[in-house]
Amino acid sequence: MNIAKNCVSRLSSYKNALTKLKNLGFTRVFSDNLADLISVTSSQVRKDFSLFGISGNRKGGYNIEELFNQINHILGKDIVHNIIIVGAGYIGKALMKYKTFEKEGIKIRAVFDSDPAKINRESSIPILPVKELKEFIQAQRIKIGIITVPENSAQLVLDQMIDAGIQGVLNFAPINLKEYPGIIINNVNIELELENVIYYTQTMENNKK
Amino acid sequence: MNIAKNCVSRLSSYKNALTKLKNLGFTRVFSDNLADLISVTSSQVRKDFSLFGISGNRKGGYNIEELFNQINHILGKDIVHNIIIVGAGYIGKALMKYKTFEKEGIKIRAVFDSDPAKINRESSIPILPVKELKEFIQAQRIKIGIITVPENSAQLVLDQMIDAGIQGVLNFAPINLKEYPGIIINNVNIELELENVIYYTQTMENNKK
DNA sequence: GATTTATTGTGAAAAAAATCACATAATAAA
DNA sequence: TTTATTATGTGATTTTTTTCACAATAAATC
Ligand SMILES: NC(=O)c1ccc[n+]([C@@H]2O[C@H](COP(=O)([O-])OP(=O)(O)OC[C@H]3O[C@@H](n4cnc5c(N)ncnc54)[C@H](O)[C@@H]3O)[C@@H](O)[C@H]2O)c1
Ligand SMILES: NC(=O)c1ccc[n+]([C@@H]2O[C@H](COP(=O)([O-])OP(=O)(O)OC[C@H]3O[C@@H](n4cnc5c(N)ncnc54)[C@H](O)[C@@H]3O)[C@@H](O)[C@H]2O)c1
Repeated sequence: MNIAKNCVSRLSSYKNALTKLKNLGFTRVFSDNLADLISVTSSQVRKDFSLFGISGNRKGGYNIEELFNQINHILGKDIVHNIIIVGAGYIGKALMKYKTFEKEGIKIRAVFDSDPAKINRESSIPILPVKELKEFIQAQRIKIGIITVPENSAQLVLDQMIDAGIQGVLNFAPINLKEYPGIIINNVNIELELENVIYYTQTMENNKK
Repeated sequence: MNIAKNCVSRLSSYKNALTKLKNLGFTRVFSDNLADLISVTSSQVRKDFSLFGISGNRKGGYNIEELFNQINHILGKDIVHNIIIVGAGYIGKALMKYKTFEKEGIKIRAVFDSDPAKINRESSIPILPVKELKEFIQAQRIKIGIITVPENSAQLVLDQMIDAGIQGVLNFAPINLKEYPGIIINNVNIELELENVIYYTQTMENNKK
């Protein structure tokens, strides 16, 4: 069964919506409600669940607690994930300081940088020299890494990560990294997303005229 | 003609690839080369161009300079875009300090925050009280805004932006903002992207077994 | 206990996106 | 000048994704 990326993203969104419903004290939810909460159709919700073998009660909707646990299990959120970041710049620091990751079972174990001035072994999340990257990844059995170095260092950093055994990467550098078999690379390209907004904003303006 | 979001994203990627080719001194490029550079097929490249009415020379490929200008025009990158950011936290600061935006014709005119301690009118990009948001947007005719406030303030900030006349928004808060007619909202959900990596990494591991 | 009502679950249908494949045209070679 | 070669441009086809539509069924009402 090959699941489309969109579908996995929607699972994350359902999970998010369920967290909110849970906090509000709800116990049951219908495909309609979830659909509204994440702006999709209710058949999309049911189709997604059906793909992952998730089922509810006809007439009764879905038990939030149960649904939440099932989705979390599918997304692998029932275990803590240890990750590392390479690049202790602005984005790297933002990620490091983001409290929600910890709550969501995402634990940043270390940040690496090539600039000696950035090293700080005493920090609650240590900032280490990138030379120690491989050793750390292997010793701590880290599987997932985030790249927040400038564009021209990103491929080098990826190669080092893969060499050390990393299997999944989230990359913030605006560059098309080389693909490796069996390795997941997902890109966050902020400038591209902003250019999308610019494009549609001007398109919409032109349509009005 | 309604253009899919993926298609616009690819345009941005082509533009990026073309910048690099230009810097390397190339003057012509084939659909095959561009395809390799952004990991798509060559017919995808030609289909995309055909959608936007971009054409090259049979046998001769595309003139890089010309192609670059055409794509930039479509993306609206032949004019400078003035934008504002609301939320001078970690992500807001990262965006503020990102030099590439300026080079790409994206000019951050001000950042707004509700925390008095963050205000700094002397900074090269001023950090202003969010109370001044509407006045600034209207006086400066700002059309595009970025939301980098916490989740629970994001809808409020969006409402204020729309009220002031903003037409396109890039939102970093992990929340499904209410849709407004004629307003473009594009979301960057970093945690969701990381969860995607986690999902596919574990799926790939399971497949190996 | 029968009947009505509401919601799921899922094949079938429709829509959207990507790929194929080849006629067409520009260039290079003979 | 003719022929061979090599890319483009796009209609047709395939694949993927989403939506439709309704039978199945659980709960509520009568
Ligand atoms: N800041 C933004 O808003 C923004 C926007 C769009 C894209 N990006 C992209 O995100 C990435 C990070 O951006 P940033 O603003 O945080 O950059 P930054 O310059 O603030 O930080 C980069 C860090 O990487 C470190 N580094 C450089 N080479 C390294 C190497 N080989 N090994 C280890 N560390 C190395 C540097 O010392 C620095 O600390 C960049 O690729 C950038 O293009 C950032
Ligand atoms: N930092 C990360 O790595 C990260 C990761 C995933 C998602 N996000 C999301 O991005 C957004 C920004 O994250 P951050 O880490 O930069 O947050 P942050 O807490 O560092 O900064 C938020 C800023 O917004 C300001 N603010 C709050 N309410 C406001 C209001 N009503 N008007 C104006 N300003 C207001 C605060 O004073 C603060 O300066 C959040 O929604 C967060 O969930 C961040």
